[in-house]
Amino acid sequence: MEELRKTYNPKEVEGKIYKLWEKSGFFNPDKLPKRHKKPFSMVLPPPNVTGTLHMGHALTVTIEDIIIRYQRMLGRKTLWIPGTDHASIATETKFLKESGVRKSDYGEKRQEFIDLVNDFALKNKDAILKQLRSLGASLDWSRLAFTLDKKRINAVEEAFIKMHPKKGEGIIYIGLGKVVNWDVKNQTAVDDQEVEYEVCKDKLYTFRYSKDFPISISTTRPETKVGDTAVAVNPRDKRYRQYIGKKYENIKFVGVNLSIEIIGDPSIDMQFGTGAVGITPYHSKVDEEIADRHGLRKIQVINGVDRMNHNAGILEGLKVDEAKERVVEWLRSNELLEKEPEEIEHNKPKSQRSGGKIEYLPHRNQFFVSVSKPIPERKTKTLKELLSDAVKSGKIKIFPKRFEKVYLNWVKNLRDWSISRQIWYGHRFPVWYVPPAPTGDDLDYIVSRTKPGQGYEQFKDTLDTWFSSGLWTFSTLGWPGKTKDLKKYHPTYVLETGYDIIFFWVARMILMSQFLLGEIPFKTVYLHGLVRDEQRRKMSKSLGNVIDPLDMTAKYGTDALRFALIFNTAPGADSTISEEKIKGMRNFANKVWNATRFVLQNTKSKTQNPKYKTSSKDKTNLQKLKKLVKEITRDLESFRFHRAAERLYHFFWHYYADKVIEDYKKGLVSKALLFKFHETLIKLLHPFMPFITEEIYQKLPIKNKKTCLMVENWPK
RNA sequence: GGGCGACUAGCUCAGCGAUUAGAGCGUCCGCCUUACACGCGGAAGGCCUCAGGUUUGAAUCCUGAGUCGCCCACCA
Repeated sequence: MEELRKTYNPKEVEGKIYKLWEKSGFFNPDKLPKRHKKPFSMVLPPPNVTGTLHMGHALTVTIEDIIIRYQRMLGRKTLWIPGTDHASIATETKFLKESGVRKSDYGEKRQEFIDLVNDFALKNKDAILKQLRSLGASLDWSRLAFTLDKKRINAVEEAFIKMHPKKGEGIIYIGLGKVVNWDVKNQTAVDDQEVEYEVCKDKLYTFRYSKDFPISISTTRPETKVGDTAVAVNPRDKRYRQYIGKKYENIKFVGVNLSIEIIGDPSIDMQFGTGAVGITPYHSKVDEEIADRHGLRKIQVINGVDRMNHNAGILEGLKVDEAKERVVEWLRSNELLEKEPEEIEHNKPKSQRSGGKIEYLPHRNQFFVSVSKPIPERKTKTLKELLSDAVKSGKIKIFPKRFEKVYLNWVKNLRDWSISRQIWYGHRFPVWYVPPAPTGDDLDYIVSRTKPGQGYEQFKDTLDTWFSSGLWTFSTLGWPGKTKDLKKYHPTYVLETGYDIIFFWVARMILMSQFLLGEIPFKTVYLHGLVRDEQRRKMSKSLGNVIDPLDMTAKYGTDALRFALIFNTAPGADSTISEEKIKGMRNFANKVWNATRFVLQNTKSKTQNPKYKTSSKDKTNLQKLKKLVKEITRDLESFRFHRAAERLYHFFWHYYADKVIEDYKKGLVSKALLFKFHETLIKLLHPFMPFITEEIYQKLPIKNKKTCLMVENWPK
């Protein structure tokens, strides 16, 4: 037998071992040995093709690979599906930023532009797939998927049509003039979830529209006031009660004729400002809701390119910021300002993706998924109800449990999902119209996979990227086809992902699966936290504190990185990673390696004829080992991966190495026991440190050895 | 405004009802003891944020306070 080197060298092991696994075919459940019967399935959260993998991905892969390897060893028919996400808006934004390409140069050459983004995406995709392999992920590559490949495009179209068979039907509708969050920088609408709020100091202006207007109002956005159609007060407010119902016509405000109705609405806070709010229905979501409640007129005064439009009178053509100054000047010179502007803290909306300004404005042909329309095929329940039922009923369990509350609270406040994006890279709508472009009030369109006839053009917009990821658990299994995979592996068993995408992704998968299949997409959701640096900061390029997982695996080995990631990492809690921690785990890997050397050196010579009698210590040692197996198994069953890892680390080093091996040297324990310990520990460690344990397994003289440790029986 | 989490060794964190409270990294002393210096032996270091309560027993459960952080809603 060859001598093991003194220190473990992951470089000469990992590539070789991964090939061995791939060659075995055991990543694919169809090729697993007979004993693997009961299916166990999971999808990998498809990484965005915006770049390469970071520590967060590495943690995801580590946890999921631990789960799948454990289940495989238990004897389940394990399927873990790999894939990547086209991430339409994120990828397009990133591409524009990195390439310097200007979209405006491609006005009529949409396909050319898409090809460029595609190239960019493909390059990243290849890198990602390589990285996944190098992290040791035992994914079934034969089922590799991409959210924008042919099969998934088919699934998306099918889903859309099921949700919206034709104009006026289903749960998708076009929001004619519904206010959207408009990302001025990216020139697209985005969903509520993609809007972030930044606290900043702003000026609150208090004024009247005109000298004879009875009520003064406060606002941080005076320029929008040319679009006001009402002033709302609280009906209980004694100061204003007598005005409710009155109408003031022909108010001259910055050269615009305003017509303002005084309305009473209980949502108005009497304490804030003057207790009266100027209602701007087309440039505020809250105002829009109030306007709908009271049947108010709506006037758009700001356009999509950050300028005032033709309804803004003398402000027309001005940039929004300029218009603001102009209005303030006008108010001053007309002595309408009640007092000097106050500095207040204000939450300013901005786009999570582009970092640019969000302007609320009406959009003519924006598609929405209604979350509150009763669905006949689902016992007239609404999506909202389906979403909350899935978790409330206990069909889906979220772990850690506290996230169930977070989820349910979110569902409670959920508004319709805005799914149209004015982005080019992504899924097209199976929706057609006859040009000129649909800007009319009554838009005519046809829902169809293919061109419905002469003169039709397809909708220019693309779908929110989460629309396709929402289908992931079943689109990867062949849906809408009635495939064997779908029957066997859906619902999936565990959905493991970061808590930061519980709404974006987890909720959307539940939504899609409930609507389209009438079943849950997974039984358990396991959420992990953010991976931070040693000082608990988020890793970011601008901070320069990014630790690249591949650098670390190259330096210390994949097993060391994986162990460091899971060590001391509680479920749902943010964790930290540092080079020092990884180094420590590299040392552990080396400890495992050298214990193996010791065992091999002591077994190779006279293994045939072991004369070791069971010693007094053997019995207690065996009990200890048995207890450990029980604990590790329990930890894994209850998703306490960190505890299992910590236990294993401690047991291996401070019990097995420090006590058992030392006792063996003194002749206090038998060789059989030593070997039993080693074999068992290697198996228990395998899900966590797959490479080194597999390498060791291949070298150990074990009876009835299998092709690889990966399919060995989990110790009992 | 609503909700959630954290506060444990110098640092980062496990532990969440019961024997002298743990790990990684760091610190100090001594060792190349033929598996391992990516190591071995030893040591220092903790009123487990504070105040009440429940309990035979609390870092662990309950109540309250303080500090920090996160999420959701968005306030004109």
